[in-house]
Amino acid sequence: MRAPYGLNILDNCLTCPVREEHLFCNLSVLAAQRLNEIKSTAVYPKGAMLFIEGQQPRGVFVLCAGKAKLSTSSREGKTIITKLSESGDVLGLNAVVSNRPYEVTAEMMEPGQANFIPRDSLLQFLKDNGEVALRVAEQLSLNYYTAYEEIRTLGLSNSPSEKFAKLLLSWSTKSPQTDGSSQVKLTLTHEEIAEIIGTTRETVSRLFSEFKKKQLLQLKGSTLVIRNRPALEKIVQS
Amino acid sequence: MRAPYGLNILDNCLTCPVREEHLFCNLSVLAAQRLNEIKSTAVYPKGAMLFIEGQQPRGVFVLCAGKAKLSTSSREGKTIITKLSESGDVLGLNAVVSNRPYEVTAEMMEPGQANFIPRDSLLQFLKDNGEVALRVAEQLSLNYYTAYEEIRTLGLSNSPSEKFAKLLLSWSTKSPQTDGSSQVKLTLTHEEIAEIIGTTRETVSRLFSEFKKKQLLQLKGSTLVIRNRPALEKIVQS
DNA sequence: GACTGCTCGTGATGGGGATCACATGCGTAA
DNA sequence: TTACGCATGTGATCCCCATCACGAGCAGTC
Repeated sequence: MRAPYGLNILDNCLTCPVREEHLFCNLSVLAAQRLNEIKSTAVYPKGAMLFIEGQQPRGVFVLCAGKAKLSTSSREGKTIITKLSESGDVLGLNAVVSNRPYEVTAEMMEPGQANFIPRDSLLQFLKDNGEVALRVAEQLSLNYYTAYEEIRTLGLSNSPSEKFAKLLLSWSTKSPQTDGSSQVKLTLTHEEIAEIIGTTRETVSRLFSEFKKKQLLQLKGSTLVIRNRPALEKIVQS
Repeated sequence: MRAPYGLNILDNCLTCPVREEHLFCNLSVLAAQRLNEIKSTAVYPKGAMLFIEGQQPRGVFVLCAGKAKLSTSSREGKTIITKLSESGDVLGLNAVVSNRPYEVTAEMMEPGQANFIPRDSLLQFLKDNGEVALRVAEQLSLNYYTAYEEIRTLGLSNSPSEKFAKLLLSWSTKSPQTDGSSQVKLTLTHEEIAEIIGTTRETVSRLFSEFKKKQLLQLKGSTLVIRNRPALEKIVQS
């Protein structure tokens, strides 16, 4: 459980078990203090939009609790989800650093909490703290690689089954079990899964049936059991 | 014509008309001198690989003359071209900064010349020259936005016609004419165009026929004339 | 000239998945 | 309870495009 540690990253970072991953953790006392001054915390209900694609960047949001989905839409309403964010993630960083409009929409998938840092204050803070600026650059680079992976998935693997298998594997690696299977709490609707892999709800529904029949996965209530990783990997590289 | 100015960016930058775009131009005399020391220039034939996807990052290449294509491939041989680079572009920057394998393959599309800067030297240079490091961060951010645009194209516009129209428009904006039409020298094969928009050579061939019939474009030898921008824009947003 | 390699046009075919349609299940509110 | 909204299963249909196949055009090269 990471959420409790994330409730206030600025205060809890010293005890945070994954602080290496966190952009604003493990700072000098002075920097942490300054960061505390310029941030403001707010609570958001499910469905709240932290920011919307195309808006001028007001600042970054550091997710403390709850999950958020990042998505982008075409004019006709087709939507793709590009990332699912969890507590500790920093949202809106690219837009703020480059002073371009937010490239995605960030929507809370469940009630949660986030720290907001206004653009101007953050930039000033980064100028004053070179070490943090460097970490920001690394984070930007990381974001780039994530985006590139998305390009590979969308551009190189054509069939929905392949993308679905890829998605399952990415979930599976987060919770490895001793016997090779793994369990994931399934919080997404078929519609949302469809938006992640770029297909339709109906196809996702059929994929679930098909994979169940092939013993690749199993559903226990809302818990997804991934049974056969090797078979999934075979589908991905096929 | 940008190529002549790019023949040696380090010597010619002071006279370069587009130096704002160039990462290593317009430097202090001292920095330029240092850069000159750590770089090495080489000439490459058509088809030469500057680096290959998956290799450890040796350094960056600053393209001086010639064009290069950046591509990524799946195991089964399907390839997508993610960017066409021209003189002045810096290739391999992300990999070098983040010390991850090159995420793309860079191949010369015509004979050309490039300056190579080894990873270690570049990083040291960046540490010594904060101003340049900042520009690198901006460039990384820019790369990210380009990648994101690619994601939107691949994920949101489904039909090949739509992506083809989008590609034509992106070419068209580079050479606007007074009457709304525009001319572009077509240096790509249908195969390569197919790899850019993620379809097959045959489909590209048929798209050309179709668009010709609809008076959207015209071919005069190897010169592509784009006749009807509004119609293309309509296809894109359809 | 002939040969080779590459690009380009285009017909025929088949399948995969988008789309439409409707039924079912399931939790919540009145 | 009934009613409603939302997520889900699944059949039927259809069309777009990948794939295969083959021929034509067009350099180069010996």
